[in-house]
Amino acid sequence: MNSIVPEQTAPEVRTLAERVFHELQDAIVRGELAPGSKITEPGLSKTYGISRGPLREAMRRLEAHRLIERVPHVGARVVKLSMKELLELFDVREALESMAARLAAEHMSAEEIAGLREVLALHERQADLKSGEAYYQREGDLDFHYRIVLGSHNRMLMTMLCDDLYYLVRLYRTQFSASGTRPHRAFVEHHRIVDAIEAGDAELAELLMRRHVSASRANVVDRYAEVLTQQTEETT
Amino acid sequence: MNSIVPEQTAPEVRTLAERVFHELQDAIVRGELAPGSKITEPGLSKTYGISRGPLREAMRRLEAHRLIERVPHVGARVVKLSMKELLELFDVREALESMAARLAAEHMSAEEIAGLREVLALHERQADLKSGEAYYQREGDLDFHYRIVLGSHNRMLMTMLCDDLYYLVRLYRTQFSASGTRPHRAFVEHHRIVDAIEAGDAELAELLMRRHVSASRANVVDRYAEVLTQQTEETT
DNA sequence: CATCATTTAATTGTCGACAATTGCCATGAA
DNA sequence: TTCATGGCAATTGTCGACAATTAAATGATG
Repeated sequence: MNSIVPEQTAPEVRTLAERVFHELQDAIVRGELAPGSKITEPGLSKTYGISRGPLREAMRRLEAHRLIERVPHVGARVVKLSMKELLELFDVREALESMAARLAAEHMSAEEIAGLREVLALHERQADLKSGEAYYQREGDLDFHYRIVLGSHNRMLMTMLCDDLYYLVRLYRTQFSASGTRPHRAFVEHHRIVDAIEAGDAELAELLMRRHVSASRANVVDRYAEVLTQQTEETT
Repeated sequence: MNSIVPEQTAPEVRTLAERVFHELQDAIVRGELAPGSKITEPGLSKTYGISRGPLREAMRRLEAHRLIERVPHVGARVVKLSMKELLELFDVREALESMAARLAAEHMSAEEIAGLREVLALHERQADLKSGEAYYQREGDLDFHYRIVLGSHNRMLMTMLCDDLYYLVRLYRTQFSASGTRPHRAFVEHHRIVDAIEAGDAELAELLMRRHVSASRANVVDRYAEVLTQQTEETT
């Protein structure tokens, strides 16, 4: 977790519930708790060595962040997005992140823009090493998007994207990650977005970010289609 | 609460925490619990006749819906948006609702569109009575926006807008409600949006909704400026 | 008189136990 | 064999009590 983003939200581990919440959040995003798997209160209570009180509070927060789903009197399961829901997520991202790019072009400071350039430079170095692809597709790409959202200077946007949606994005990033020429094209798109932001061209930044997220969504659809055809070939 | 929208979320009062959550939600939106006022667990516990356990769960849900703000070891207060935050809310609405309008133009069924027309017809009748202004500005307008969001057939959008943002909107609707020629213009805008949706023109629907929310935001800014000038005149 | 430290009261965080509801499994009948 | 029914175990919902932390009240001191 040596992310470039400078601790966008202080861990605030002042309470047991907070600590367990973050631990569970990590466990889910890392895939240790498989999507769709059932989680029980007594089980986690013993695992983390705390009583059910703060544990329930942690679970309630996970539910609010859409990482688990609870049904009264039944139990909780780790979220498992269908392809339809995953595409819904991209639509929401497209709406919010294009707005973020627009606001970023209007409000980002010179220092923040310089930070963005650094992220791009790091991506380029990683790409040169070839091994960077894995990094790029996983955490590196999100660093870029994080910076844009932070640059919007809109707290509500920041909360929605960074605290809610991005955890879901990270959870499903590995499954349908970019491939082929997509990483390179995405890299070029990132550059153009930064250019637009630096030029203060809000409308262009918004348009480019919209296309960028849309292309990312299309890539997921393609990859999904590949998986489906492979499966049908196997059965024949 | 005789809203036109057909119970978008089943009350689900199967548990104490759920019931108290909805009661508190109503109390806050109605203004019975003033924005910024502190709420204490023992106090509410006695008021609603339940123990602190389910009450804390209800409060945690209110926090997730951004209706209260909690600080560890300190307490909780009813949310009080600054003007900056209120405008941030409008930016997020503009992004999400324009996307909703676009998706609605693509996915809405004939029945759903007919329902939208009914809402507009009701608004017109209310406007004729003159007394309708108050209604229009308060709940009636949201009915329209609710329908569009539901028409997007995007569950994630529906959750974000209907379950989270719209409660905040209702909370601050009374304070900076539309005035002058704004209600009539808004009515016209609603009509054009429905026309675009019915024509299946996604791009136009998106653009019109974006302008509509933006105009609504501008109206709030104007009203706020009026209040400020009034205050300065009073002090001189 | 103002300021700072100490005490004190109130509130929040945590815990373990009990009650209510659910899902499973075995038993029996069609 | 299949389906319905009843009981049983496990899990969730709720409660009251205790510990930890904070904010306020009190008093001491420069």
